[in-house]
Amino acid sequence: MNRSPGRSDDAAPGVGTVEEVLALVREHGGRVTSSRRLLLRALFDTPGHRTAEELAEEVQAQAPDVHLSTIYRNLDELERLGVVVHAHLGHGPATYHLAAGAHGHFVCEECGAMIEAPDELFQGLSQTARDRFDFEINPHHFAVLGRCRDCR
Amino acid sequence: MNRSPGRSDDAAPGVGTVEEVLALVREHGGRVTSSRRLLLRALFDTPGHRTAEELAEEVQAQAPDVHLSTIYRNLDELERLGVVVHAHLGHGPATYHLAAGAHGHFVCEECGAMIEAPDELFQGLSQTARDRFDFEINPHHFAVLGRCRDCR
DNA sequence: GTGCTTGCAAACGTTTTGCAGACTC
DNA sequence: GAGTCTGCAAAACGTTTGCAAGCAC
Repeated sequence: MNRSPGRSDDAAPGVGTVEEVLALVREHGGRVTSSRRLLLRALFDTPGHRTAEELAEEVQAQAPDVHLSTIYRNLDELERLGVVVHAHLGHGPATYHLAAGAHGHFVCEECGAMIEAPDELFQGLSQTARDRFDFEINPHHFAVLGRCRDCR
Repeated sequence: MNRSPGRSDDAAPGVGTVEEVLALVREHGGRVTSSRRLLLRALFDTPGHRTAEELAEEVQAQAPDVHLSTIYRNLDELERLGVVVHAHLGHGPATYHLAAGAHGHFVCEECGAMIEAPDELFQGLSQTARDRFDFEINPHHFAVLGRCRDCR
């Protein structure tokens, strides 16, 4: 396991723009490249959940030669820096979004509909897990499956 | 999506033993084969969470020719019959166990430690999701990640 | 004998990796 | 110039599928 080794402080402050993130990258010994900038622009411009493949398509609209593996490598690094997080919403590919807007997810196992769940919803569970097991939950990573209104 | 099409009633009664499950299989037009019986024995004998590969190894200890794909196909059918469920506890392979003992999971993202979470822990969240979104959660499928006592 | 089930090999979708060349600083 | 980053191809991983032979009923 140990999927977030060496990650820096959560939701690092001062990373509200593409250029601020690039400055952070530089601070950590990274280079500022055009694929990195384009990926960040895609992430900042539309704040939804997107798979690596979808992000690659957006980047490739500007720079067709950027390879999917570059997208994965850059997402990895941005995750290590605490700028991006990924979540699993179902059995398909992971989805990525800015760490700043992190939240839980309810996903219908019937139709795939997704509801963004504000963190407060998890406060009770969070408290109980802490009290009973000394366990600090992070409700963002895996979706909570179930049935939505329409599929019940 | 729609990962559980045509699944019969949850936690079907009278499937507390290998032979009872095999009777159920037969009722649904399935055949009783030795690989099926061995897989069920593995599932009933040790009630932990195991991956398809681990179950295959256990079955192969008795019948070396049983192929991993047979394990997957049988697990699939048993899941359709409501006898088995699978859960995702991390980034690796899915784990399978008997549906009768279904429960939620807390998994440490640092060390991988897993805590079985009784359903009552999710009652609050369950209620809120129903009230706010008309969403009926199934807290068993994806683990809730976080940090365990030792890794905090 | 019907038709479900199996072993095998091959494919799948997602993600990771090794490498040599290209780039940033 | 040192060291990071890239494109590409190939591999890795867990899982699914097509097929012809084999088995349960």
